[in-house]
Formats: sequence, C-alpha cells, structure tokens
Amino acid sequence: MRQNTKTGTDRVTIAQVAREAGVSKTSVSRYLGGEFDALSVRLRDQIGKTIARLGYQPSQMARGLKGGRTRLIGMLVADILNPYSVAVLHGAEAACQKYGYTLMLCNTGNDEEREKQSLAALHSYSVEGLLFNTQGRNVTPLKELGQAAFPVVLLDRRIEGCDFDLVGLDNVKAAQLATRHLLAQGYTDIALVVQPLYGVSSRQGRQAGFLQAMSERSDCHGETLEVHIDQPGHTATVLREFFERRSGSGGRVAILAGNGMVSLQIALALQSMKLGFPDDVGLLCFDELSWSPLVGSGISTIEQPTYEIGFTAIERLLVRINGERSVRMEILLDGRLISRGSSVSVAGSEDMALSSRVAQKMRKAAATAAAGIAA
Amino acid sequence: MRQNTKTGTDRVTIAQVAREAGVSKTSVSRYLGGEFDALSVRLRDQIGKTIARLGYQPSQMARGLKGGRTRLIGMLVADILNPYSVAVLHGAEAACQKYGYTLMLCNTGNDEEREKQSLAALHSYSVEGLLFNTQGRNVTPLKELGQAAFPVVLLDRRIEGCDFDLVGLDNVKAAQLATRHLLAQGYTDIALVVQPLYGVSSRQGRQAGFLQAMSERSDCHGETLEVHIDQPGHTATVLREFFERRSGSGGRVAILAGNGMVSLQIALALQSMKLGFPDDVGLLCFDELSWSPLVGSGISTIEQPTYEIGFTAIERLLVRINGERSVRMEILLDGRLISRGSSVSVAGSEDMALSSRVAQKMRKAAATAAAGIAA
DNA sequence: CTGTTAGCGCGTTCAC
DNA sequence: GTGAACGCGCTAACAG
Repeated sequence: MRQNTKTGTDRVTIAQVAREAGVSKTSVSRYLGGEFDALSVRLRDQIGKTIARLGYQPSQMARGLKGGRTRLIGMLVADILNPYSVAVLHGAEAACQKYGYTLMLCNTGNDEEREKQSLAALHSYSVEGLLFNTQGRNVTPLKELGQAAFPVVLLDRRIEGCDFDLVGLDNVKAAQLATRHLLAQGYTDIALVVQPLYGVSSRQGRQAGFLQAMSERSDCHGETLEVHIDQPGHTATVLREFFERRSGSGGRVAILAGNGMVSLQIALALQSMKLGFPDDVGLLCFDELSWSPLVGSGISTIEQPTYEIGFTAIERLLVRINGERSVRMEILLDGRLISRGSSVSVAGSEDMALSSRVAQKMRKAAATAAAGIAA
Repeated sequence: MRQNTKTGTDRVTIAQVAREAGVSKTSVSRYLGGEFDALSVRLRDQIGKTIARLGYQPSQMARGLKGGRTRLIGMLVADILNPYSVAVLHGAEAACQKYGYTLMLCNTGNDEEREKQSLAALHSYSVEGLLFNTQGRNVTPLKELGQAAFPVVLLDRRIEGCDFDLVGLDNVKAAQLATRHLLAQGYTDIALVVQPLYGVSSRQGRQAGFLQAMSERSDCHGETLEVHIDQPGHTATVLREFFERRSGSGGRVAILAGNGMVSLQIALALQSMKLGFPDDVGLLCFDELSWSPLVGSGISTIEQPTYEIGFTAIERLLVRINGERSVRMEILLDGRLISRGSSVSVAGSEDMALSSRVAQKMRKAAATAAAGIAA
C-alpha cells in the first residue's frame, strides 16, 4: 500500500486511474478536461466509473504547475477585525466558490512588512490574481505587479501610481447623501470624524463629499476631525474639543462617523461623556453594523453593499485573469441611508441652544469622573 | 523574453538562477535548503547575489508536488458572519504567518453540500492539515479523513465518531461561571437561550454547565430555550412565552445568551418589547463583542479567548502534521467573566416582584405595537 | 478517436 | 563539493 510520507493518506493519481481503467493518462486527462467528443463512449464510461470507484481527485498543484491555472486567488486584508473587511470577504469567498476558485487569505494588520511577506507568499503559490485591501503607503512591490500587468483588483482604496481596477463605494456621493441628511434634519455644526486621511483615498473621497455638501449651506459649519482609534481616549478628547469649540455657535451639533471602527469609538466616547443621541448630538455613521439598531434609539447609518463589493471584485478579477486588457476601471457602488433615531431632529423640546447645553453637560460628566478618580 | 501564458508575468525559475550564477540547479536547491556546509563559500555568495538580483522565489506548488509539503492549511468556517469565527480566524491566520504557512479559507455557510465541496477543493490543493469549525451533522467525508489519520483539528465543536483533536472553550466551566454569577446577583428565574442543541457539542456543554449550576439552588428555576435566529421574531416570541410563564413566580428573571449571534437577537427582542436590563431583566451573554459595553448600561459577557483558540489550534495542527500520533487531545481554554450593568442586581428599587412587572410591561408594549399596526 | 512523448519547477539520489 | 538524471501529477503536442 502506497502511503504519503507523513499523513498516511493515499493520494490517487491520474496514472492509477489510467492503469485501472486500462487506458492512457491522456484519455483520463481529456475526460477531466471535458473533451468528451474526443473519447469513445466506452472509454468515457470506463474512466468515469474508475474515477468514482477510486475517489480520484486531480491535484490542482500539479495541474497548475503545467498550465499556470491554479484556480487560486489571493486576498490581502488590511485588518481582519474590521467588520467591513469581513463583510467584503464574505462576498468574495462566495464568488470564488461559485466560479470554482479558492481563496488564500492573508491579514496584514496594517503592517507594511507583513504586507510584503504576504505578497511574496501568495506569489509563491502562483495565485492567478489578487484582491487587495490595505494601507496605501509604500507599495513598491505592488507597483511591480502593476507593470507586469498582473491581475489585481483593489478594494475600497485607490493606490497612487497604480492603474489597477477598483471596486468600492461611491464615497463622494455617499458622503453627500449623509451630510445632506444631517443638514435636512436641522443640524448646523457637523464634524466628519475619520481616521488619518493621508494616503487613503476612500477617506479623502468621503471628506470631499462632505465638504461639497457643506459648502451648499453657508449658514452651517463643517469640519473634519482626525482620530487615532488605537489610541485610547483620543476620540473622546477630539470630540470634547470640538464641542467646546462649537459651544457658542447656538446651533445643533452632529457627528458623521467615517467608518465602522470610528463609529464604535465615537459611541464609546459619547457614552463616557454621558452624551446621548439625538438629544445631545446627532449621529450618522458609515457602515451598517449588527448593533446599529441597538444603541440608544438606534444609530443611523450609510450602509455599504459589502457583499456585492466583494462579489463584484472577484468577478472583475476573473475578467482580468481571462485576459481582458482594457484600461483601468472603477466600479463604484451606491450606499444606502438607513435612518434611525440618532439623526432625527429633536423637535425643539429645549429652548437652550443645543451646542452650549452639550458643552455644559460634557463638562459636568468630566467633573464627575474626575471626582470619582480622586475619591 | 519568456512570458507566462496569460499574465505576462515572468516567473523566475531555479534553472534561470543556476544558469545566471553559473552553477547547477542542485547547488541552488541546497542553498535554499540551508545546506551551506555542502557549498563552497564562493558559490554560496554567487548564488545569494543572483537570487537577490533576479528576485527569485521558489514555487511552493512545484515544491509541494514532490515532497507533499505544501505549507498550506485549509480552514473550514461554518459562518464567516459569526464574529466568533472571525475572531478565531484572526488567531489562526497569525499563527500561520508565524510558522510560514498559508491559509486557504472556505466558508460553508452551514451548508452540508458546500462543506463537502470545500473539503474536496482543499484536498485537491494538498493542504497539509485542516482546521474545522462547522455543523456536526452528516460528516461522512470527515470520518474518512479520520480513518486516514489526516491531520485535523476541530474548533469549538466535537464531532461524534471522529477522534480529532479539539481546541475550544471549556463550555461546562464557563457556563457554570456565568450561571453562578447570575444567581449570586439575585436572579432566580434564568433562561439559557441557545440555538438548536442537536449535534452541537459546545451548546450541549454550555447547557450541561448551566443545569449543573442551577441544580445547586433548589429555590431557583432554570430552563433552556431554543431559538432559530434566522427566523425573524422567533427569539422575541420565545422570550415572551418565557416571561409569561414566569410571571407568577415572584422572582427575578435573567437571560443567559448562548453565543454572540443569540445575544444580538435577544437584545433586539428585548428592545422591541421595550424591556430594559437590568431593570426589567438580567442579561449575560457568551462572547464579548465590540458593542457589549454600549447597549444600555453595558452587557455582561463571558469572553472567550478567541485569538488564542485560533492560534493554539494551528499550533496543535502543526504538531500533528509533523507526525505526532498520540491519542486524541482536547485543549479547553477558560472563559472570563466581564461584569457590566446588565447583570447587576437592582437593589430592590421596586417592591413589585420583577417577574410580574416584566410580563405586564411586555404586554403593554405588545398592545401598543398592535395598535400601531392597526392604525 | 487513442496512446506516446515531452516538459512544467523543483527535490533528490547517485555518481564524478 | 558538484552536477547530471530522474520523478512528482498533470497537460499539451505530436503521432498513429
């Protein structure tokens, strides 16, 4: 009994099938390739039976060695803990399964070095194409791929200097939709809270849409706030400063969260400041999350068609893999506004201008907290 | 210029390196294998330089073809949308990266057919081992793997009739911890809410721990509630019935959610019934989620060491891959109680027995909703 | 229609 | 130390 060195698993080979069926390897290979018109009915039948009996499965590795068709797709994810990434992954995996491809997954954790290593690893397995969602900095190895016309589809973020296809959200439009919703609800002082803009096109796109929508209303104030979500308390500090700054405006304050990760930090920060929405501050977040309906009276969101983004990205990648050489293409999908309690305007229940009331309440919460620490 | 058929990518081969360096393939191969003592210093240097210059990377496919060491690990996930799965995946991916393996990911979506197909796909790539987290029903193909002594590590759920290693939570102990916490907080009528128990060992383990802890207190009442979370409104219905049933007990009602998916449904159901925690009902959930601190006064949870579970599972798998043949092993990690507002006993602020107040409030909410629909 | 032959890129003897 | 030669499982080009 032949055995695989380590595992003890018998791997049935094409040669065994051929021998048992009394035919040549070529015929079996043809059978597998679906070239039935080049096989007599008798042979076809014989081969089919033998394959079934032996439980033979062709080795994709050997297959790929020759033709280069490994039916493997590599996916590089910036942060597997980001719900957006997972949701896109879900769609991508489904598409792979549909088209008979398998996904090799690498999480880079926003680390350049690991990104490089992962790229190398995927390359060493001869993946036919790459789905890429990662930090857009220092991407020399990627550019080489671009010059080699290697099939790559970018997710969510453009990369400067690379003409890869892209699938993602129409960020400008979505941000406009979001901003106009807040304005329509009577909010006048709006902060777009995002992670660092530098190098990340999707964030920049959202800012562009935000600024554009704000510019249509000269009576309102909008500003962009950058937060570092891995730095505990930073979001709260930034928000606090914003509220203080706007405390004299006499307007209604609202926050537009740039993505799901930021939403969480904002929700936590507001909670720690004892600020509620929409009573104290309006809130609208990019990315629909499972818990969006749960917090307070529900958080309004801009939902991204994440599953579709992943699915479409794979389909686009397959088109490239199959040799299409047309110019760079961007597929931008629309976001959908889900309106919940956090962004409805509170019908003037209070006379005091909201902005000042918020600042006051916030200071009180801070004082309480300080007292608590002192005690 | 040699080109890969489709992509135009030049794949540097070991032969090219040998030619350019003016040595034989064997020498290059030895260099890669680290057999430096069998190489003259001059050759070694020459080869190293050539490899760097050409950017050569050995093909794992060709490598695996011969020795069977593909450095590939397959992971089958029951539901990629389940945060637990993703968290475990995170740890597993990290371990793979650490040990120079790459993960092939398949999502089965709790579907038997897709599970079989995925298994076949992974097999066709000669993965060296399998990480398995999926429904425990109809697993004939898996059992075959077991008989072939193919390296497999189970995540979270045991599978009857298979003696694979398992890494997961110590469910019995964790459920005891959870239940005792609720009892200690003064809750007397506790419902463990889980997805269907049949065939899923982890759920059964949690129930066992729950029942055991409840049995220590004859004055308290515990029951297990099965819910179908993909069936909208089912959770709410089941909870409603439970509350009605206990309305006469005069005790304090609490819910123990069996996992993160159930937690979400419960939170939504309670919200729809206008019931708050801990005022109306105590709540403790398996699985720490990003939003656990956010809802109401915070949801108490039993946190699983998910990252560690994934990481450990890969390590255990590698041990198996490297030939260890010892008997089946279970690695059970401990859960951690994170106590928040949802499970603290409300110091007798109300005289009316909680259980009846809950039922009353719930009926009122239902009536309001009905009126709303009628209008 | 069918079998023979020659690689794909690499690891591994086995002689030199 | 070093290199030629073979085989892994499969596909493709070339005969018959």
